[in-house]
Amino acid sequence: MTRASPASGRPAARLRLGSPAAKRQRAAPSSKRLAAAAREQQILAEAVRFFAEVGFNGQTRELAQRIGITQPLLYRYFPTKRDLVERVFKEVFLKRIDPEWSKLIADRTRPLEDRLVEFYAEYAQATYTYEWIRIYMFAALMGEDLNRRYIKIVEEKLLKPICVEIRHHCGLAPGDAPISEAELEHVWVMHGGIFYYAVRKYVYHSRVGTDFTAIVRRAVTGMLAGVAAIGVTAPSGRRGR
Amino acid sequence: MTRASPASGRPAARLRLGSPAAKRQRAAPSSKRLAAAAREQQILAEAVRFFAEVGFNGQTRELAQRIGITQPLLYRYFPTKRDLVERVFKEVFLKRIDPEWSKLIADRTRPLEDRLVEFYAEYAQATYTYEWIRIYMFAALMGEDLNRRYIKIVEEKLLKPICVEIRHHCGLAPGDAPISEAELEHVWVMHGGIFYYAVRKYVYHSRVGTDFTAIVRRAVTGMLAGVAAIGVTAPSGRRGR
DNA sequence: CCCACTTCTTATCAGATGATAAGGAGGGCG
DNA sequence: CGCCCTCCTTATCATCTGATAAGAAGTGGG
Repeated sequence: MTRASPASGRPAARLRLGSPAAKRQRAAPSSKRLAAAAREQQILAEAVRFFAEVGFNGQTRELAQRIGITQPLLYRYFPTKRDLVERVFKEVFLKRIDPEWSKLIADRTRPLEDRLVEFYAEYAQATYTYEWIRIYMFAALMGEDLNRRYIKIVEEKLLKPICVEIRHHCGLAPGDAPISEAELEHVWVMHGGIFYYAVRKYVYHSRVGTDFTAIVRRAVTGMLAGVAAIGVTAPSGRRGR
Repeated sequence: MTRASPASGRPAARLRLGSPAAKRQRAAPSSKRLAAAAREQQILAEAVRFFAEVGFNGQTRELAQRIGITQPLLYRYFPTKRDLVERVFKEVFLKRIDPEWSKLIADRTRPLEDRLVEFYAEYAQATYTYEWIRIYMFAALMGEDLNRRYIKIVEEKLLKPICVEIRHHCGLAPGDAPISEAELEHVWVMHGGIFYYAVRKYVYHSRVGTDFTAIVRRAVTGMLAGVAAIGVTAPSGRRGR
């Protein structure tokens, strides 16, 4: 009695839909028979939520159940599970770095601190969500290349521009010298510290501070003060130790 | 032809051990017949490495192959896979917070900056390893309770003591007022920023700065300067925004 | 009302995977 | 030397799980 016995199968799967009891999952009643495009979007949207929650080892049957469809229907829209997963990646990661952010960072008509605080407010709104953070971490642990590419973009389009502004902020000539490792790492610590707020919230499910803007402001202030106090521009690798 | 055909099975599995070719995995030749305790330790050690690498959905057969033993032998030492996983958790997380660290943090005969730099050097040595960081993140994403407990300990034994030292450092009376959310979050940003260095290194496999001590020193300096510049002690929740 | 097209379900497969049972093999002790 | 205890392997199970095939069911045009 390994597989389900052929004819005696479960008693009317569809009855369960109408029955008031016996719906363990939030299986949306889901108006049957959607247009193809709509169904595809529905699957994708729920897949993002599902994989964010349980990871990419989550099973297609459970995903289908959540959507309120049968598991084989997934394969009508996505040839393989891997295809679906990749669409999820794109859905999440292709929220590309907004070019407006680079402009905001470089807008020297405003104090750098204000720019950075506003930038992080917007950046957080775009990426510090349950789905984004968790999919990001799952993908990273899987060794997905998308992560490394994303990191590179963050460095080039956000962190290095911030370093440039810091030089300006400190009264240094913009200089053509490339951003040093020390400068970049200093900004990474701030960036990572702010990111880690989201990790604590969505990955650890830990209680976190309520006033995110205030946290960011202190982090930015500290970072700028640190630069002023220690000076990271000089490529003198040796400092402590 | 579903399962392997009974008698015609794979041609001499043991021959593969001796054969120079056809050993895809680093299957240690592994002197056969270890004492029970030794074998258990060997399995546990390799399990830590294995699960850190591929996550806890990694398969028992592959783990066994890496050790150079057969898969059923695992079950002689660990009744279920879950048991093995839990032992791995303990192996990793029971590297408890060293009480010496709290002492180090509170040693007011030395400048706070030096204490914190030294603390992070030691803390990093204990926990910023490939295995620890990845197992920690995998466990967190799985929703393991161990994480939350660990976070709590970090807050109580490390971060809050740091907050107390910061008050002292700023010339404030130690006060009996509990550490405010703002104070704690400010330290969390530094702590998270430093932790994130390890995440970039071991989870993202990203290139990171070489001089960790220097990075920590700048982060600490910035954090302290930030406190001085903005003052986090007052429970005035509204700051920016 | 019925045909044709699209959407969705039922039944099922084949390989993967955690786990178990039964017996072989090394090696020390009487 | 052979018994026996412990360690380890082979063979196999039962279930899970990604994927496919065949046909049922809804829907709109003529």
